[in-house]
Amino acid sequence: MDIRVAIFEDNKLVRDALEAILNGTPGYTCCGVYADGNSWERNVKSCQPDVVLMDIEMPGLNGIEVSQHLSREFPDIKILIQTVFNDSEKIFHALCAGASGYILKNDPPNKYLEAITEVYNGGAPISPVVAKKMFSFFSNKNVVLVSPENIDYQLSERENEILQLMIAGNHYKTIAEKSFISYETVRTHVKHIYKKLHVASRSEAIQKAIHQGLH
Amino acid sequence: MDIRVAIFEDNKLVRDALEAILNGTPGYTCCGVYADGNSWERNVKSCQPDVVLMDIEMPGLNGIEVSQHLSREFPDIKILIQTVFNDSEKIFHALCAGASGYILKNDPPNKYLEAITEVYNGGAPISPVVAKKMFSFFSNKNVVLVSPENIDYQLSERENEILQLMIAGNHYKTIAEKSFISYETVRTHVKHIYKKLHVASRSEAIQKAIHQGLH
DNA sequence: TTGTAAAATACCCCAATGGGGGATTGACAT
DNA sequence: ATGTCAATCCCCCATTGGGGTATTTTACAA
Repeated sequence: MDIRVAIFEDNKLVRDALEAILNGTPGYTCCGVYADGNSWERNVKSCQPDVVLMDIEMPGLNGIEVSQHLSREFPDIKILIQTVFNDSEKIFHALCAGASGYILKNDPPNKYLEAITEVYNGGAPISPVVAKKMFSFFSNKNVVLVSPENIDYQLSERENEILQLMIAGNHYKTIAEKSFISYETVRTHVKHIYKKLHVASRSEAIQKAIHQGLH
Repeated sequence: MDIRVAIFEDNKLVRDALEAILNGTPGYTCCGVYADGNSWERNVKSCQPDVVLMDIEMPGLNGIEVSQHLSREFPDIKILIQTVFNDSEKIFHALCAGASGYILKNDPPNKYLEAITEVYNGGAPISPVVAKKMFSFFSNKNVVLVSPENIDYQLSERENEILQLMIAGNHYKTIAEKSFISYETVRTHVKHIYKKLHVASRSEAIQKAIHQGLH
């Protein structure tokens, strides 16, 4: 059974070359070639790949955005990022977008095929230079992990409204006016919000709310 | 010229085995063996390693903490993390602590030697299983990068003292007593700190200070 | 040496915030 | 019917933050 590979790549030369290599090698089938990520969902549904070879630099929806959607909608499809840019920041974003592996376009065709097989088998191929970038990217940097899962703080509807107004920077008095309730009621809601979010100040609440996507 | 390797490892059996392997292989010298990270600075200064083989699980100062200090104080020394735990969270923290490579204790001795040579030469060796963990750890997670660079906020000495006391949770009144200055002076300092940090509240200042390592 | 700039000290006023309490009303469920 | 909970409102009080102004000390440069 061949490994079905879909290619997202804006450069026609590279695209055609990859397609030729895949279809010319036993064990691999190129089931789709796309120049951009705009119709990724339809394309992926029609070609049913096991592995997606994803270029980062694409017009319209870029490779990272497509990877994000793809890994959420089709978690079984492995994503192999390939790019000429070995920019640490991009590598990092690709990581977060759900990439399973990362190779550079400089890598020779046999590396491509190896990497495709490796991700297909659940591995995480990574070019040495990318690994190096990854280590140096995180090295002695301050990185904060925010909300591995989406926590539900059980805020009531009203509390959520108030929180949004707080995030928007309104004072209690303004919030009161906009919500047609008294200043004291606003304060009561805020107290409840703080208790539910386990915070003790406006700025903490806002940060928590924003990072956890309560906005 | 041999690669000088220091070993931090709490398990005596593993420690001795590693030392024997290193000293028994041409090209490598084990210049120090330590059961914990408590005197890391003195130890590292005296043995002058090129590469530190660091265990994560150690009594007292753990491998991640030692790596943090080590990579700040001696940025030229490469850190090769080795652990039996392939816990994603730990891998991530090791990354941030300045590790240059990551191998598992299951790996055979020749992998160890290869990895040591690789980090020594500026590479980033990583066991396939660790690479896999890294990818899956970041996959579809919400990660926030805080302060890619180390900004110098130009706080004065006094301002830094006050900031530390604020981080410790003291009220202005308490800070005033501890610093032998008046309540109002504390407030003046705090105002200056906020301006320099570009924040507008205690909690924001604390978060910024902590994330940027001003503590 | 003399200015000048920055840091440290101190005080004032006032608005906004946070934490504690208590209270009422209505809806909805057990 | 009883209890719980959301939503509403009020009081008290300490702490915080922002806007000033002002004096002294220190450090550095002209």
